[in-house]
Amino acid sequence: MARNEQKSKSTHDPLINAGLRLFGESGYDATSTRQIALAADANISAISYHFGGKEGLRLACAENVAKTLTTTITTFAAIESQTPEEAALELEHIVSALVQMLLLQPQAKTIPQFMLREIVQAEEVLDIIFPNFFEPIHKSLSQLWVRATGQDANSDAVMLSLFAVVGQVIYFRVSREIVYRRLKWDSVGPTEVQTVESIILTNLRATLEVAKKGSSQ
Amino acid sequence: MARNEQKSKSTHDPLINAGLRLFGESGYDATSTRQIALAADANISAISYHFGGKEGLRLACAENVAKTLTTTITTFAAIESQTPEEAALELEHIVSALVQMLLLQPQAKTIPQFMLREIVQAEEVLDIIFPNFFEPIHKSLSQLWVRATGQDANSDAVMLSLFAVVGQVIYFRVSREIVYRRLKWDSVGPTEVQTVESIILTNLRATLEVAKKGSSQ
DNA sequence: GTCTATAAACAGATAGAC
DNA sequence: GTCTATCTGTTTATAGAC
Repeated sequence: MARNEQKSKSTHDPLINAGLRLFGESGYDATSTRQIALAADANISAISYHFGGKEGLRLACAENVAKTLTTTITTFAAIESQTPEEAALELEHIVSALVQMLLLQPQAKTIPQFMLREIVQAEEVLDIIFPNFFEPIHKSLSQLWVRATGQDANSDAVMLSLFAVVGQVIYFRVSREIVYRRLKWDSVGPTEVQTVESIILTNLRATLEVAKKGSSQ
Repeated sequence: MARNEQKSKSTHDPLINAGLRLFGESGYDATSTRQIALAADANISAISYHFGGKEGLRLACAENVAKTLTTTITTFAAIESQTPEEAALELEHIVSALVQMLLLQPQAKTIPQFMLREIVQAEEVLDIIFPNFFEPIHKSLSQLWVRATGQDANSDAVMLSLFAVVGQVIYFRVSREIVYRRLKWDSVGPTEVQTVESIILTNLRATLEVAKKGSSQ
């Protein structure tokens, strides 16, 4: 008579997980509520019951992403105590982790996939994810960048340079079909990802160097 | 009795133009054939008649894009005759042109918008656009890059570096909502685009420098 | 909270007149 | 080549039994 033996667990969470996965794989418009209900082993009407409709499920997915990611942010702490060299190294580590997360095991990472779809779509979901994730992440990274280069904090140049670095990573994920065709890579494993990572890290170091010189002149 | 006075011009081209615009604005799945027919001032059944269906229209749009872009490629000619300095300068010009095209007048540029959607979607359309556009463009740019840096032609490093540069530009377009929120830019005019362009060109120069040193060691 | 049944609107496609 | 009319299937949403 344990509580977890009861047959009818709420379908709330399974629906969010299925929505996250299917919206990410095929896009919001190409995914039907029937597919989601089937994948979540739930009834179609459960979507309306729990979330008020398909759009409600989308927003619930976004809130789930924001909540999940907020717990990750604590990683970027104690930035003030670092030397410029440490800050540069930490930037490299973060970029490296981003590359590994986005390019390796592309099928398993539902949250990045969902986020990338919504970034391109650029609608209400950004209002949920932006203040809870992008803004704090960008602020932390900006502090690291400032620490590493000596540039003015919160200047447009710092933020844009940061976006340029992140953009390279995002692009290799979003346009991976094109990249892999051009390079004639059949499959993408750790070796290929390592090659991409080293290019991006080289660019990061080069950009940091230029930024340092620029701020010390 | 001039020929262009006849009431019934073919709806073939208007349908492609409407498809290009609407697929680009809202995505393929979110656009209905009725919307397209309305926008093209044509009958719904004209889509089946001319293209065999909605998917046929999508491919016809892709072929139209490929055809339009092929004429642009002639710009990149006579690369072999350039000095390294000229090659680097030409790369800067091309990147600059790409920034201007993608970031300025975002609502008017239907072809880039359609292409960006299809890049993310990554299906059969790429088979049409890739060999006719991306591959020749990338080959020409690779030659410029090799000329500018002295790196090995057709090495993975050259192609990936190139993708990294292009990726920054694409990212600023695809994720412009996020970038502009972070920078608190209300609208994006020539001044803002100029700022983005200078960051990207600075990165390009820094990357070229590093690549040059790497190949001469 | 979950189910069945069904409503109401919409999708893409097509037959056939002109 | 374009039109009207309609078919067939699917979509999201909901009413109501349990």
